[in-house]
Amino acid sequence: MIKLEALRVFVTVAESGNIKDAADAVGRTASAVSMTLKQLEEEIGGPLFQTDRKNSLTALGNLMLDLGREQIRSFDKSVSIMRAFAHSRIGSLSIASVPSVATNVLPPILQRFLETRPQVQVELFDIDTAQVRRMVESGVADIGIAGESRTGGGVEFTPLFSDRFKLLCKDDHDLCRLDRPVEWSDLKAATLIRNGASDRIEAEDYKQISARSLITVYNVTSLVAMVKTGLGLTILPSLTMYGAYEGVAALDLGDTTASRQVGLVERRDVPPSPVAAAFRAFALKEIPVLVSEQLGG
Amino acid sequence: MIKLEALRVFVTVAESGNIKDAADAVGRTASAVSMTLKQLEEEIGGPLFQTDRKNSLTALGNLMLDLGREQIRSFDKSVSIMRAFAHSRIGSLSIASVPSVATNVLPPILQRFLETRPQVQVELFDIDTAQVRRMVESGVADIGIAGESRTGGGVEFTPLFSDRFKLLCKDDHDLCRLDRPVEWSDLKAATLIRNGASDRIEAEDYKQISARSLITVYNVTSLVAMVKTGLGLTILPSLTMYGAYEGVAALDLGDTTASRQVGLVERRDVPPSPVAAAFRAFALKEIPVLVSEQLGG
DNA sequence: CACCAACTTCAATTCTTCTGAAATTGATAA
DNA sequence: TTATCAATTTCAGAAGAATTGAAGTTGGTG
Repeated sequence: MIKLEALRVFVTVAESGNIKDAADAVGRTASAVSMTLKQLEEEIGGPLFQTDRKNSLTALGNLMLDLGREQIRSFDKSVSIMRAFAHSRIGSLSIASVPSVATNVLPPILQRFLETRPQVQVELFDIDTAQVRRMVESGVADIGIAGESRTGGGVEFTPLFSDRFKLLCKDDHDLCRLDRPVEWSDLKAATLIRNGASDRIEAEDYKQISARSLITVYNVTSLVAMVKTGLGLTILPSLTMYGAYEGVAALDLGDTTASRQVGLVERRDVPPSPVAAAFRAFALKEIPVLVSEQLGG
Repeated sequence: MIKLEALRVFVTVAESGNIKDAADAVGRTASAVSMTLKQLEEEIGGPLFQTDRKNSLTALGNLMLDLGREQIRSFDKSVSIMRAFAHSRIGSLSIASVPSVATNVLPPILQRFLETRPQVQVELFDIDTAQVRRMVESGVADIGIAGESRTGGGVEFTPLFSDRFKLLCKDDHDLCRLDRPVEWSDLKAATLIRNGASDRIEAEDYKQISARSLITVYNVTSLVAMVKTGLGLTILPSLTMYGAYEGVAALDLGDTTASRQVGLVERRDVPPSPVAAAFRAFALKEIPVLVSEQLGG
């Protein structure tokens, strides 16, 4: 069977014009090169050179030089694509993330991740936790970042960081003058605007307050706008409000259990692509650090 | 270094879905296949299958399956082109021939030659001996068929057959009633029309007759038309008149030395392409047989 | 015509790949 | 969960292929 390696040797000889130089170029002795050439000629079924001085090709030799070069080029390119993919330097990465992370965490993370992978194509969806889960489960997204939800179905949850809830109110609200964390009891008389995230808080006291609420808003921008107008207060994870909004204040809560776990959502039993695996490792290492700088600092 | 053979094994395994069947398909043991796969994964830098049951590929595996298939297909095709060319089943053949051979000999020869080589592209030029030589010398034609000329320059002559000259005259001419070959002396009073071929006859007697001639015609059709009109007689190689023309007669000459050598004209020092070499061998074997059937019979 | 450099040949060696047996693994059924 | 079974992997030795260095040819050159 003809080997690509034999074609490589032949092309080198054809380009050098003699066996000695070609032998040096491929790191073999002249004798090895000579034998390879002889074998190649036998397998192809005709002479490749006009004489045994290898400086001029036969018509067959010319054809083999053209075809051989092309095969070598194409093979090497394929291999380099395979390697680049295996080492996550090329490929595509589809991320589904809750908006707070997509907005406040992912930009610098992705920038650094892509610095060494300029050929990687990224898609980023910002959607809520339930939909993140769905996108990952269906394979539309390679990896998700979302709040914790009962692990099960086809997905798996790996915690990244936890994010305490805060109270959001107008910055001239009475509660701003409190010199201590806000307790649920402080909110007895307040008008609460519910939102997608705060519904996850388990505390009974909060649930009672929440039950009285008449408004639920899922979009953060709208929510903040309503708070700013004085329509009410709301409870949101710290990260969601990171960067602060004009005219509103974010106050600590006394209930230290009021927090959400944010983590990676991945498909179970389906191994990630090299890029996804690399991003997973990168995210696991870098996101907690970044978040603790942003929130803890 | 990654080998094409390893890709072949991988593709077979990916297509079989298990190592055992793939091993049978490639004629190795399962253990050899397993080791090849392991080595391939190491060299590429990532896993190709989701588990060690080889029934589902990773993203990397899918990429390698696509690229690998394409490489294998393309390599095998290249090799088969090289082999086909080496065995003269493909390629191009440019033949330059004097018209008599091109008309009377080459059609059946080429037909039989191409019967087993339907992919070979042939070009046929019919031109005179001097130009045949020139076309072969310049490399425009791979092989020539022409009368003998001093060997030298870049070309070599190999005889194929010899072709006696005949006298061509109107079929009601007095000479037709001769019951013996025509002698040069019979032509003393005749009007001779010269042509390119007859000028090569060396006999002194002929040269004297020829010297008196006032007309020279190089085109055979025109020449025959003139003879038929009764403008004069001419001397032509037998083959040129093969098949006979209406209204004219071809008479044997007494001078048995009046003949031309027809043979192959090839470039010296430049090896023929496989197709040209095959045609050369075929022509050398078949043309003399065919011509002796046509003329000698 | 002799010389020289390039190439080829040959037998021994080295490197690679393959095999068969044994161990391990993972899925399936008890 | 454990037992079972087939597939896969591992391992060491065997077989095979490629490589080497030395000796032998060949073809071109002064």
